[in-house]
Parts: sequence; C-alpha cells; structure tokens
Amino acid sequence: MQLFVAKLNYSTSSDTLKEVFEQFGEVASANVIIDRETGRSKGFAFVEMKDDDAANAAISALDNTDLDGRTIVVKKAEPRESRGGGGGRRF
DNA sequence: GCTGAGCGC
Repeated sequence: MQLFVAKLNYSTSSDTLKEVFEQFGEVASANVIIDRETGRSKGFAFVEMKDDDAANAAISALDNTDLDGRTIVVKKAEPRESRGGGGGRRF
C-alpha cells in the first residue's frame, strides 16, 4: 500500500520516514519527492508498505503527528498514472 | 537562506 505523506519538514529525508514507518510494519520503500529544479524537498513524500494493515495503522498513528518538528499528514496515495503528466502514457 | 497546500519523472 502506498502512503502519501504531506507537510513534512524540508530537511526530512526518505530514510527518516522509513525509520518512522518501519515501527508499524515492513516498509517496501520510502521516497521523498525532491524538486528537480531546486534539488530540495517539495514537502511531501510517498511510503510503500508491504502490509496493508501496517499501512492503515501507520496512517492512524502518524497522521496529524509531530515529525522533525512539523505536523505531518499521512493518507493513502493516489495512483500516479491517474494524475497524468509526461511519463504516464495511457496509449 | 526563505515558504507550507497537497500526490511521485
């Protein structure tokens, strides 16, 4: 299950999120969105967890909680292909 | 070196 984490600290890294989410279950991968233009964090990230139960538990536990000094928001991530853009080509 | 809603190249 992919989790969407928003309102993170600009200094928060993928490893930090991984360690936090690993406390609730197995984290397949943690990916903090880094801006290609500035090279800095955009303020949100995506965390993929192997167990769905752990993912829901992490949402209920980490949502609206303090992380690195900032109150983060954890929700279920939407499919990247649905958003459209340059990479996702449905044809 | 900064800001602060929302969805990844």
